[in-house]
Amino acid sequence: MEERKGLREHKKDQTRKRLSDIALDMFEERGFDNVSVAEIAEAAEVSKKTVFNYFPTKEDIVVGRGAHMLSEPARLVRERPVGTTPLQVVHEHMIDLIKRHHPMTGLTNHPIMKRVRKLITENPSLALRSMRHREHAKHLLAEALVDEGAEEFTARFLANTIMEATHTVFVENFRQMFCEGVTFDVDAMEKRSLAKVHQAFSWLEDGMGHLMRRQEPASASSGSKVACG
Amino acid sequence: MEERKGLREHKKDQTRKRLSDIALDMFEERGFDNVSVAEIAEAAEVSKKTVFNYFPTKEDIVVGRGAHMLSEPARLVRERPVGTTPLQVVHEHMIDLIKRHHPMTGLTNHPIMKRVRKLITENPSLALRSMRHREHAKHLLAEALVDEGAEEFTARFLANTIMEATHTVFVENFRQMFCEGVTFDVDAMEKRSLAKVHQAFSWLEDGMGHLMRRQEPASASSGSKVACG
DNA sequence: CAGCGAATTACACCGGGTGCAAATTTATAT
DNA sequence: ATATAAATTTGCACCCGGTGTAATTCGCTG
Repeated sequence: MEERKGLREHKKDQTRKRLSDIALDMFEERGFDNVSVAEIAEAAEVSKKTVFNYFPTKEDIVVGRGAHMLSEPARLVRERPVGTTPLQVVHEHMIDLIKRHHPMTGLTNHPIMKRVRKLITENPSLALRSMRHREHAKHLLAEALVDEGAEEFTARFLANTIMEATHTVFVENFRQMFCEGVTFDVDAMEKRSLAKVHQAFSWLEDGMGHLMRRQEPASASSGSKVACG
Repeated sequence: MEERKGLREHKKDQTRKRLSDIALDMFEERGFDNVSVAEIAEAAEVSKKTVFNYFPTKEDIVVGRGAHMLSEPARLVRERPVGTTPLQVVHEHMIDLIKRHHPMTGLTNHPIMKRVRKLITENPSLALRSMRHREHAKHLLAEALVDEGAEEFTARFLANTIMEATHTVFVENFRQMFCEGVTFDVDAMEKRSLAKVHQAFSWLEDGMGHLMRRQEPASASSGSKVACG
């Protein structure tokens, strides 16, 4: 039920990708703000409504790619093995992404990802939309942490710090890749990334790691929450 | 040259406030999304263009109030006395705000601030705009920290954490104030706020305070920055 | 092939925001 | 006081992102 796509859904994926590709080309050539959705629709031989049928906003045509990765930390925290702390599993997740040179880490010379990043860094509304998605991810992670027994303030602090720190590292990787082009030293960057992420998680572990040491995940014994209103 | 406002600027301030007040009333009554800028202009007996002359966006009619406070940390870091660390002066700044029950801390029953917060928390686009301003403040603070000799990653980490942690504390105060109304325990909240902020700064101090201990501020001996591109 | 539901389309519409040039107001110099 | 320059306000037309609706087409299933 997962494998067979059906002609319909297959075509949808195809159209989605086509729209995104065409739009990306146009944005690069003329700038994000100087290309209207109507023009994209015209170029793709599709109605304007259809574009908004695939993407909730114009920005999401660019930013929507790979937004699903942002919800991984929250999921991992919820489904983590017994005996592990949230910080551990998220940390390991990040290490894994970095070591595998996942596109989002900025360690791989993924051409489309480079183009997307370039657009995002250069355009305020794209940057804003990107930030919004990240903020949503923080919210999900904080929720997961609270459900796992963390106190509200601590949860937000952790979620925010984790997401922001890793994001900073990844963006820095992209920045360096732009500069040094295809001949940049991946190994050095990987090491550096691992170090930075380790640093961030160490700060969190040292400062507040003890707050999150639990044995049984998902046992709903949350702290005292004042349900006011 | 600062005291005397001149008839012109005085009237501008007046109009600005009038617009903001009228809009606030309308937003509260009918909801932010259900009031158009044209209607606000009509109610204020002013042209729509004039409204946008005073406020860059519709959201800023609400959020713009007190946005200047957000740039304080960056300024304080830059102008801090010799022998003090950035973390110290920002921490003290926050302590000061809390002890003085500054409106932005959510510890004072400032009616307008309450109304504004309520609107912001209830409306996504207002929340987003608010976040954007906060993000700008982070950027300013990080810049200041870098100029004071901090390494880039550390600077962003500090700036982000400081702004986000304090914001979380303040919003929590507002939340409690909404619940318990005018009879909420200010002293307890003040204590709790101080504790939370202290906690956040302690985490930062313990983890990375040593990275920022310098004697002479503003002596431009910044680290090695690769100017690529 | 018939017919159902999902997707696409055209079209009208709303509201935020801008550019422009004219009109009005305020400050200033004589 | 009056002319002049500078700053605001205004009306207007316009662009663009995004939505609601109703009709139409398309893919699937029996």
